[in-house]
Amino acid sequence: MTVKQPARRSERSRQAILGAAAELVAEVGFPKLTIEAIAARAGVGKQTIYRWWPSKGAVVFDAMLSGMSEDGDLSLPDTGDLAADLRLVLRGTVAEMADPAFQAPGRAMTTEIQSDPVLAREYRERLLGPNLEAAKARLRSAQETGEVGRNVDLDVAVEMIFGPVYYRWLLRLGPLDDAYADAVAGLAVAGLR
Amino acid sequence: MTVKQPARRSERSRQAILGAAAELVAEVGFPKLTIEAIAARAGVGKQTIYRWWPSKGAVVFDAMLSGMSEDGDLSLPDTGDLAADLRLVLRGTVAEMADPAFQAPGRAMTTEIQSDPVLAREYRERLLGPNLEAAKARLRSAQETGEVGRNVDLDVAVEMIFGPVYYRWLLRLGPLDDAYADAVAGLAVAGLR
Amino acid sequence: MTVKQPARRSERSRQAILGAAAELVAEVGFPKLTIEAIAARAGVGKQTIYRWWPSKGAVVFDAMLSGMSEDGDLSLPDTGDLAADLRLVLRGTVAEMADPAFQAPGRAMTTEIQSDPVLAREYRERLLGPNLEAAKARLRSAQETGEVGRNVDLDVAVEMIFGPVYYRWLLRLGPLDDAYADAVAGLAVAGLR
Amino acid sequence: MTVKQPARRSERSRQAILGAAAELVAEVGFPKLTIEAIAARAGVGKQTIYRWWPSKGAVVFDAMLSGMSEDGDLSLPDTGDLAADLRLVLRGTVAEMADPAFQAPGRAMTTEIQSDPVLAREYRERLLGPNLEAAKARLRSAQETGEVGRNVDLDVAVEMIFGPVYYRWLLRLGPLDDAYADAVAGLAVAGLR
DNA sequence: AAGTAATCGAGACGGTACGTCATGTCTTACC
DNA sequence: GGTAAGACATGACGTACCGTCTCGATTACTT
Repeated sequence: MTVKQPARRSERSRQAILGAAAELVAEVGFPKLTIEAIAARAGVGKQTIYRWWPSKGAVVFDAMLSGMSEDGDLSLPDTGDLAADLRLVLRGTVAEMADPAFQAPGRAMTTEIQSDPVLAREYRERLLGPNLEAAKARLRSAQETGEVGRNVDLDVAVEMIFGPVYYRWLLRLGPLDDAYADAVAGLAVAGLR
Repeated sequence: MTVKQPARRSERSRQAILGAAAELVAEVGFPKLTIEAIAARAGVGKQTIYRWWPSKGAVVFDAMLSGMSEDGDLSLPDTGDLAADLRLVLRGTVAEMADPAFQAPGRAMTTEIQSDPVLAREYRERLLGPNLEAAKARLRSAQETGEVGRNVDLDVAVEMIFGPVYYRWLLRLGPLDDAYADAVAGLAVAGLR
Repeated sequence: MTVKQPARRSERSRQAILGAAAELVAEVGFPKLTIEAIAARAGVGKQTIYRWWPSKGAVVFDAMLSGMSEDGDLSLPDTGDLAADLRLVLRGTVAEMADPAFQAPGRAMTTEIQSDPVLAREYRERLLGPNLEAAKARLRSAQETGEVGRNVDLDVAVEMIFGPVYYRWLLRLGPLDDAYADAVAGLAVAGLR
Repeated sequence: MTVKQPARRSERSRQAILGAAAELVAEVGFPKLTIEAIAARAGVGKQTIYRWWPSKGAVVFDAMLSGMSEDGDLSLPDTGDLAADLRLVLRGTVAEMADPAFQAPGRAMTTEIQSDPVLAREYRERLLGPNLEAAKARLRSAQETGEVGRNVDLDVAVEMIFGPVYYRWLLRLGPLDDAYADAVAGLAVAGLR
C-alpha cells in the first residue's frame, strides 16, 4: 500500500514486516494470518505496522508487490500471429497460477479485495489494469491486421481471454496446463475474428 | 452442509439459524458475521450451531442453499438458436449477479471456498456443477446441429461462457448489463463454431 | 440426601451413581467433579441424577454416607481414665483425617456445607451431631467421677477437644499424628478439670 | 496475590478489580462469583484479570488483603494476666467472625484454600501465620511468669485457643458471643497451666 | 555537539469473539 | 413410569487478537 514515505521510517522494519507477512501468508493462509504474528516474526512492535498500513490486507498486498518485479515489461509479444502470441501469454499465465508459491497470496488477494474497496481499487489500478491494458494494446494491433473484428469491444475481449483462466483457477474447475491455455487461446481467437 | 442426521435434531432451530445467517450476512457482510450474532438472532445456543456445522462458512453456505429453489429446472432453453439461448441465459446470470441481495453472500461464498476445501467441494458439486452440466448439455445438442465444432472441449467451452462474467463480477471490472451479456454470448458463439 | 423412596426407583442406578461419585471425588476433587461425569461413569442418564438429588453436593454427601458404616457404635470407651480414653479417641480421629482416602471427600464436605444450608443441617444432624453427643456422654460420666468440673459447659468442652484437630487438619497447620493427639488430649483433660 | 511486578501495571485497574471483587463476593457469594462479572463491574477486560491473577480465589484473596489494615499491630496485650488477655483477644476474634461482612469472604477463603495449594500457602504465611505467631509470643511470655507450663508445645497451645472458635464458626455449632469466648479462654488457660 | 522530536520495541489495556464445557430442562424410545 | 441417551438454551470459561495507548530507548535531524 505504501501510504507515504516520511523522513524517518525504518527501512529495516519495513522489509522485516513485508518478509514476515509473505512467509506467514504462505504458512498459515490469509484468514489465519494475524498482525500480532507478523509483528512477532518481524521482531517489530505492533504499532509500527498499524502506523504504516491500514489493514492486514494492505500489508499482504504490499508484500506481494514487493515480491514481484514491478519493472517487468508487461507488453505482450507481437509476432503478427495473434493465436501464437495469445498461446504464449496464456501458457505463462497458467503456469504462474499453477505455481504453489502464488496460490496462497493470490487467493488471499482475491478474497481480501471483496471486502476492502480501497484495496480493490489499488489492485485494479496497479496490478490488474496494466496487464489488461497491455493485452488490449495487442488486440488493437490485431484489429489493424484484421485478425480481430473492428466492432469487437476490447474490454469484453480481454475478459474473454483471461476470465476463463481465472475462473478455472479460482474455483479449481480443472487443470491449468499448456493444453488448457492453448484451448482457451484457440476459442478466443476464433471468437474475436 | 448437513454433516450427519443423528437422532432428533430440532428443525425449528435449524431454520432459525439459517434464516438468521442469511439476514446477517446481508446486513454486515461475511467477514463481520459472527457465530454469536447468528445464535443470538436465531434465539439459539452457540453449541447448537457448533453441533451441526463445522464453520461459519458452512452455515452461510447452507443458508444460501436453503434460499435457492433447489428444485428449479436448471436446463437451458433449446430453441435451436444457440446464440439466442446463450444470450437469454447470460442475461439472467448477469442480472442475478448484479442483484444487491446476491452480492454479499455470493462474494462470501467465493471467499470462503478459498480456504475450506470441504466447502469448495460441496460448492462445486451441489451448486456449480449442475449448472455447468446443464450448459454442457445445451452445447452438446448444439454440436449435433453443427453450431458448435465437434472437436471443441465442452469443459473449456462452458468456462469461456461463464468465466468472463464471473471475472468481471468478482473484480468489478465493469457493468453487468444486458449489453455485456450479449457481447459475451456473441463472442462465445463465434469462438465455438 | 435420599429425598424420597418412590416405588420404581432403580437401586442398581442408585448404587452406580453413588459409586461413581465416590470414585470421581477422590480422583478429581470436588470442585472439578461434574454431574455429567458422574452420569457417564455410572452409565446413567443425567436426568436420573437430577430426579433424585437436588445438587452435586447432595450426591457426594450421600456417597459418603454410604461409604461409612452407619451402624457403627459411636459411643466412646469409658475405662474410668478420661485422659486415656480421650487419647484413644483422638488417635483414631487423627488417623482417619490423615487418611488420603478421607481427605478429598472430607474437605469437599466442609466446602459444600458453607454454601448449602440444607446440606449443612443434614451434616450436623446425621454425622457430626451423633459423634459430639457421644463425646458429651463420656464427659458427663467424667463429671460424675470428678475428672471434669461440674460447671464446665459440655458443648464448649467437646469443641475444645475436636476443634483443634479439625483446625489443624483443615488449614494444614501441622502433622496429624499420635503425638499430636496425645498433646491435645492432655491439654484438654487438664483444662476440663 | 501480586504474582510479579513487570513493567507498567495499571494501578487504577488493579484497584477497580479488587473493589469489584469485594463487592461482588459480598453480594452473590463466592461460588456464584464470576470473573466476567468482576471484569464488567470493574470496567476492565477479562484478560487484565487473567494476566495478573491465576484464579478467582486469588483475586478475592487479594481483595480481602487490601480490605484489611495490613499494618495493624498483631501483638496481643500483655497485662500480666493471661486469662484476661485471652478473653479480650477471643472476644475480638469471635466478634469479627460473627460480623456478617466477614462471613461470606471468610468462608469463601476457607473453601478456596481447600483446593488451591498456592492460595493455602499464601493464606498461612501472610494472614494466619502472623496471628498465630503473635499468640505464641504472648504464651511464651506467660511461660516465664509460670502461667503456662514450660513443657507445653506452643503450636498445640495456640490451636487449643483458636481451633474451637474456628470449629464452632465454620460448622455453625453454636453462638459466637462473649460468653463463649470467655468459656474457651477459661478452659484453655486451665489446660495450659 | 547538544537538543529534540519522531519512530522504534515492547507489551498492557478495554474489548469482542472464539470454541468448549457444564448446567438443568426437555423429548424420545425402550422396557 | 422410570430409564439411558442426548439435544436444547444458557452462560461462564480461558484464549486469541483486535486496535489504541503508554513507556523508555534509539536515532537522525536541527540549531
